[in-house]
Amino acid sequence: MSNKRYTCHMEPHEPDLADIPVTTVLAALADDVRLQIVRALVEDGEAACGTFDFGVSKATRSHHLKVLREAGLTRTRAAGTSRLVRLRRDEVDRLYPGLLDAVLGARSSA
Amino acid sequence: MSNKRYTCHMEPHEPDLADIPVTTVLAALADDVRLQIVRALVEDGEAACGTFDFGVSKATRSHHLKVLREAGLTRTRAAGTSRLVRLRRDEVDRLYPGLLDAVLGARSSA
DNA sequence: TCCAATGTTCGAGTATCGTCGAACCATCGA
DNA sequence: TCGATGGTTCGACGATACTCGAACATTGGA
Repeated sequence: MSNKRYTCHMEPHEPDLADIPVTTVLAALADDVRLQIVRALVEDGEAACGTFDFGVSKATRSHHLKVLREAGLTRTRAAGTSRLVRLRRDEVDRLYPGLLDAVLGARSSA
Repeated sequence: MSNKRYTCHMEPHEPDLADIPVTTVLAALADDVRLQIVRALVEDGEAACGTFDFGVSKATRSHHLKVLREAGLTRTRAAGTSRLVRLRRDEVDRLYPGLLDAVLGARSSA
């Protein structure tokens, strides 16, 4: 592995979804905050990190966005001082057809 | 809550899937051993607990079956000295259409 | 050049999870 | 009645996960 520090605004690590174990993808979706982020992304298309305010600190929010990104679910690009996040919907749908719809359309409680 | 001990072969707790948070269902599926169990259930229909031998102790196996059951994904019935487990496929498919297909059909690595 | 705004990283605390051996319970057959 | 078989529960352990405040990095504007 590289011993180069992963400094702040480097190109974030965005793996190919096909290289991610299914369990990792499911685990990434198995959290309330992250699910709210995903819902917001479906709704708004692309959004700056700061727009996701779900009652957690910005450190925690950053952590959740990292989990989603490293699970191959989102992509991030820099835009000024912000970073814009968007869902990799097409890739997810191709690899796991129906998954997002099933999860997001869930009319179960909570 | 009841203070009655949940002794061994009582009727197991099998909640209505609609009462389970999505995150709980996803978390239940986000484990390799449990996913193997689900795959085996899809394959074999109904199977005794003991038939799931995925390199874990029987205590661990029992734990995983409990997680699946309490997530509303499986149903268990006693049969002699064994307990037969089966997937609640129809209910899962009705509440999360496409979820199981997407997860099980995953042609991603691992 | 300095400051404010936006995120990320670090370190630490707490909680939850996966795992096991040991002890236990329930059922069936000898 | 006793033992063997099949599962469950308990208690403990180590590993992960979620959370936060604090410190840092990057960008853009005053």
